[in-house]
Amino acid sequence: MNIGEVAERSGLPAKTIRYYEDIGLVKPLRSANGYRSFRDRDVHKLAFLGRARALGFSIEDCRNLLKLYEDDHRTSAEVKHIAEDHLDRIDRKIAELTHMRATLAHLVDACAGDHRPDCPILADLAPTQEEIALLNEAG
Amino acid sequence: MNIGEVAERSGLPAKTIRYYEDIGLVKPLRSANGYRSFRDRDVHKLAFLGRARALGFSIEDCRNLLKLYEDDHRTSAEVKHIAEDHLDRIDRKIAELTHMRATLAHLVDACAGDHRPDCPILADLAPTQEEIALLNEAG
DNA sequence: ATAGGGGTTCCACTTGGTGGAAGGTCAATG
DNA sequence: CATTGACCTTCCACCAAGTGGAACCCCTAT
Repeated sequence: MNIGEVAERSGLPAKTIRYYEDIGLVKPLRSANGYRSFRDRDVHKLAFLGRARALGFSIEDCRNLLKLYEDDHRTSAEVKHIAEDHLDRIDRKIAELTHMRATLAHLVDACAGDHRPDCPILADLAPTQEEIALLNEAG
Repeated sequence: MNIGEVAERSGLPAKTIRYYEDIGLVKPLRSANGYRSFRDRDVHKLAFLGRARALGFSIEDCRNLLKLYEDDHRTSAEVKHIAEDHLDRIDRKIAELTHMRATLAHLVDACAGDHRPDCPILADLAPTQEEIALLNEAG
């Protein structure tokens, strides 16, 4: 199967598939004309990768998940460990964004959004008078 | 003021400050020996940048916010617009992560995490039998 | 003079691809 | 047989937002 068809079937752009070969995630064969020749299992791996990436797993996680996927002697504990770590990372990211969101929403709410220059958003970003003193004088 | 002191006062690493000069966010003077020489306003701008970045604004947003900050003829509407766009982006990102989190938490929950190879996480990532048929046969 | 703790530049690397140029292949058409 | 168009190939550059390191300069103190 050529890359175009694989792209269509797996839902991944051809460029991405080439990139995945480049970093060793898939190893398609080559036809006599130099074209990549994908077997069914390559296509399955790519579909797997597409889903794992959609869940936000890093490429390195994907590499490890794929290895476990193909290893009959894996333990589900190994897989779960990767997933739990990723879940933690997601939770931390959500917490960070939620915190940003709260601050920002508060500021946006306080801003008139009119023709005047006065703006609580800029006021919050700008150093306060006390802070200016701290920044300017030896600290 | 030399870069080391500015780094300490603004809370930004010296490397980051040099980078910000590189991309034109600050324009410190130069001393006779070639060292960067920061004025108070440079330090204020860097403190501003640090806070804006902490709120997740992109460098381009920061550039625009800084321009408005220094423009007496700005309108708060312009500032608010940037902030609202950013808020939208944050909301979309949170939604995306929350969706990932839900799926992943469900899978982690279903995984025994023991010595056996059977794993609902991998099962979810792997193509189903029907999908294998779709992937393999002309589709 | 030499050690240290500043500072400088430049280049490479990170993540996960994406865009584009230059060119080879193949099937179908004129 | 030549050419067109849709494929495919490689390679190089670029994105965000820095970070790490090497090689080298400057200044002060001993």
